[in-house]
Amino acid sequence: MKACDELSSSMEDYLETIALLKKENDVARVRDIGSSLAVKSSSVNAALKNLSQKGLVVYERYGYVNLTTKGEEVAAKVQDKHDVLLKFLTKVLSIDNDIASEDACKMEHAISAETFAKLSKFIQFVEIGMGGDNSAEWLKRFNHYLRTGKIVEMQSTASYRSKGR
Amino acid sequence: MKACDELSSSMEDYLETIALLKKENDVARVRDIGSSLAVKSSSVNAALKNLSQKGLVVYERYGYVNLTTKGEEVAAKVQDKHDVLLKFLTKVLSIDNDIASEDACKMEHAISAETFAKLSKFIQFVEIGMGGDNSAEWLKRFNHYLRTGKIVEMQSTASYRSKGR
DNA sequence: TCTATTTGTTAGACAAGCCTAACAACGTCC
DNA sequence: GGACGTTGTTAGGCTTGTCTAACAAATAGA
Repeated sequence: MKACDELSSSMEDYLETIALLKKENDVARVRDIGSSLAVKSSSVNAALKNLSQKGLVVYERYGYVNLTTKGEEVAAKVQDKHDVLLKFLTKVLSIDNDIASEDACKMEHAISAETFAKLSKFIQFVEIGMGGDNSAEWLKRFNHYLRTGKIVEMQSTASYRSKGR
Repeated sequence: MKACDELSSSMEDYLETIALLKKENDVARVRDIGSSLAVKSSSVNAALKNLSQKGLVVYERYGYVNLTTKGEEVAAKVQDKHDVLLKFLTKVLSIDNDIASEDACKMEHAISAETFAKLSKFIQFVEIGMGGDNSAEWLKRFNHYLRTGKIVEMQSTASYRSKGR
């Protein structure tokens, strides 16, 4: 139950990228991992050696890169953190996708399981609220505050404007 | 206007700690910086050399450590990020102070100016809402959702319970 | 099939940030 | 004012994660 691995951000990034490439292209190759992460193939090689020793990837010379079950779990966890952070930044804080993505990439290595769990709940709460009734009225009020700097008591107007997306 | 310094998290931590020690003790000494950050004095020395070269601290052998104006600005920025993240984690997400502090320490190096600004607005929005009227009703609803997993249409009950602090 | 291009591997260097261990300055207390 | 404990400094080493450059394997084209 306890994730006592203490993986570095870099290694988490490698796992995440491998998982992503496998999802997109069915296979992950050294070169593609490198270009995704903007590092040289030799760095990828060193990382794969590291991750193999930790039992997170399966790799043999000149072959494709694969994740072990454990590796997949770690990758999924990182991706989940990324996703929830991205949602929070874009949907709640209304941050542009580019900046939000960048920040999510860095923050995903910094948040605890606890914060991830609570933030997930928060996003669920927001998304449920956006399902039609007025329980996420506050989000609209926040966006109004963001734009104008003024707090208003927007009494649930009947006319919704599905802003953006 | 543009912060093109690209300071490492470690160096940001040093600046933040120096500012904190100065605020608490009026002076910052090598040894105290080291124990605050759980690193050895020799590491502090190396960091001070680095930060001096960058024009962020003023330090002469065997003396006290001081921040330059620029150094103070950077430290303040980091502290501001820390504070707003801590507030978000504790007040909005209801995360325990210990975990929230740890996370804030890591996240403070990961968020952009943009995210800091929006999150600050969000916290303002929440705090204004908590000032007495029911505009932060949603936060109470979220906390209810956190506890019970159920969404309710808590129609602004007159009886507030100022839960914890 | 042979050769050219692409892809992968290895060795060796380097920077950041930490450490230990030995040494130097400081301050204090008889 | 000298000896000692504390604090600061320096040298040198280690780890992580990156790079370049040279080499090796694989693949594709003619």
